[in-house]
Amino acid sequence: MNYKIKSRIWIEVDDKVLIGEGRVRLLKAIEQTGSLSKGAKTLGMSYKKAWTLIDAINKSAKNPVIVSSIGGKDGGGTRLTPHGKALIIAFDKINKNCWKYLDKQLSKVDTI
Amino acid sequence: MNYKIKSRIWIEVDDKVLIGEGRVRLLKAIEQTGSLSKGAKTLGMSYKKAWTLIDAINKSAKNPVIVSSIGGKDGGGTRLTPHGKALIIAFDKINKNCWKYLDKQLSKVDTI
DNA sequence: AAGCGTTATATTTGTAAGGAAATAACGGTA
DNA sequence: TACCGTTATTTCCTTACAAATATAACGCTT
Repeated sequence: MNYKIKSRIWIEVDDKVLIGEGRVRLLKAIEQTGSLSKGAKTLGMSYKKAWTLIDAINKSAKNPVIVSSIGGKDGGGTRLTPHGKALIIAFDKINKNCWKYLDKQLSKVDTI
Repeated sequence: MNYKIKSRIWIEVDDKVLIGEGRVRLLKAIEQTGSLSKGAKTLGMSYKKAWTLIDAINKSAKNPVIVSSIGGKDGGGTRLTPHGKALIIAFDKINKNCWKYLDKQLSKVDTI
């Protein structure tokens, strides 16, 4: 069987998307680079798209996920809050569990 | 908490999408109406989009999911094979299980 | 042979999402 | 004060996707 089951999961707050796979990837890149523009570049994503995603996160999150600073020594930067770090860890855990669960579910099916 | 976890799952064969939520909806509509054009209409979907989806299913499936006939008494029609019916039932079951599983996973998280 | 309601397919048109680029604002540094 | 690298935001342009339209083929019915 070359059957594969795939999934996309995301968490919504008040019917607005808070976090999903793409946003987690971006947040991780920001965490590693300390900057939104650099994080976007490492993902091959335009700054505007990255900024739009971050803006959406900020508008959905009740507790701040990132803190940004403009100007200063290095021009500024964006960093994850402890809450933001916890969020991506929690999401990743659920996501990986979901993959495992779905693989198990698919393996139970024989009539495909 | 107004946190909701959502998902989209699909099954691929040889890296081509075989079945997903949208295709299942279409197949169910076809099952009920006996026709691709009528099924599309009940979903508010253009015939072309529906046909494209069915075409993709046919190109992915190793065993036929639907059988179509052109011309004849009622102009023709499209029907699900027993295999097609089993497929949507299996998919629906996995999908619902996934929803339940994810809700349970989310409820375990407190640090959001 | 003409008509009907389908499936099947190509062509055109419209729309919305994404990329590129320009600009402003900011706060350190030299 | 001028400069630098960043965040923040607008405007324009292109491109990919969706919708609408048109046309052909088919086989039964009349």
